[in-house]
Amino acid sequence: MTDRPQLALAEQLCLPLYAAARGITRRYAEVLSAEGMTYPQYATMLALWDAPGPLTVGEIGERLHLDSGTLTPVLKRLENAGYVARQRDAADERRVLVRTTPEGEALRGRVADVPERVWADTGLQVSDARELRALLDRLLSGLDAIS
Amino acid sequence: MTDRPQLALAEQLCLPLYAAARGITRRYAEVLSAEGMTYPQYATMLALWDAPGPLTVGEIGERLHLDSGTLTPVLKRLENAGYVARQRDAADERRVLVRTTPEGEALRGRVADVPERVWADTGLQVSDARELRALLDRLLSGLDAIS
DNA sequence: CACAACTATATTGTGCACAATCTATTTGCG
DNA sequence: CGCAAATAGATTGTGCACAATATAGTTGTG
Repeated sequence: MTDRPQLALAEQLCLPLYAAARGITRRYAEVLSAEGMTYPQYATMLALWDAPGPLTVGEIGERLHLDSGTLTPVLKRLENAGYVARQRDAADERRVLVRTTPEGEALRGRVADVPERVWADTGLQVSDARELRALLDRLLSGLDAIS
Repeated sequence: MTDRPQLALAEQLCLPLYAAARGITRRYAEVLSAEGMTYPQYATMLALWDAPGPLTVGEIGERLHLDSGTLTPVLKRLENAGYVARQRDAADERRVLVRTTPEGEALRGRVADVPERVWADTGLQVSDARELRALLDRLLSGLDAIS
């Protein structure tokens, strides 16, 4: 049997990735709980704030790698909270346009310092964060290329 | 207002981490579905296979960063599938010892090539995987140091 | 202009995650 | 010893994720 060090390494990569993502999400959730928000709800708002205009459900899903089965209930909660409004696209009735409300825009300012607070707590160096970001982008590209 | 590039970077790190972890978990789940397993169930088996003897629920939780609220139902499904056995520790009746069954040990061989298949598909270089692992470990250490 | 194929979103069902709480044990400590 | 504090695990309730399916709307082709 040949030695395959890359196999042992691969074995050990999925668990840290899984644990790190949940750990960061948990930290965000702790800070966001002051606004009664969850991390996926916050991520959805980030996608909307980042866009110049309204997005369809599918466009939000592309940006977050989530499908309608996940997004529909998240968007309903954001709508109930008053942060977004949903309406069918008149030009194509299959689509639903999601836009931020004035309350949603006001929220943006109240949570502007959340990422800084979370990442400062982790003690991760900016150079490490940059490197981590580059590696994750490479991994995501590889994953997207599969299907 | 001062420029703070590290803030913009931090903003952009949580989403790739979140998406990459779910993307890899989804790929594992696709491959593991042949055995009727989910990723958390597989991760739990990895922890047990890696240990020299039985583990308590809490010891599995330390290794995977999960609590009993998540692990108890996962362990029940693994027990129903015949892969693990649970028994109260006679020396301390608060604890539950979890051990692999012969079927659980047989499973180990059947899923031995799963990580290699998943990671090969991503096209990630071994050197990148090693670097990613190191950065995730640093992040996890930072997270553990908070609470 | 039918109408089949396609597309966008919603619904359903299963299985995590995790906070909060509960119960049963065990362990100090006076 | 006796009992409060601590510990281990289970339970409960909410909110994702995601596969599979359903439904409504659109488009290309003959």
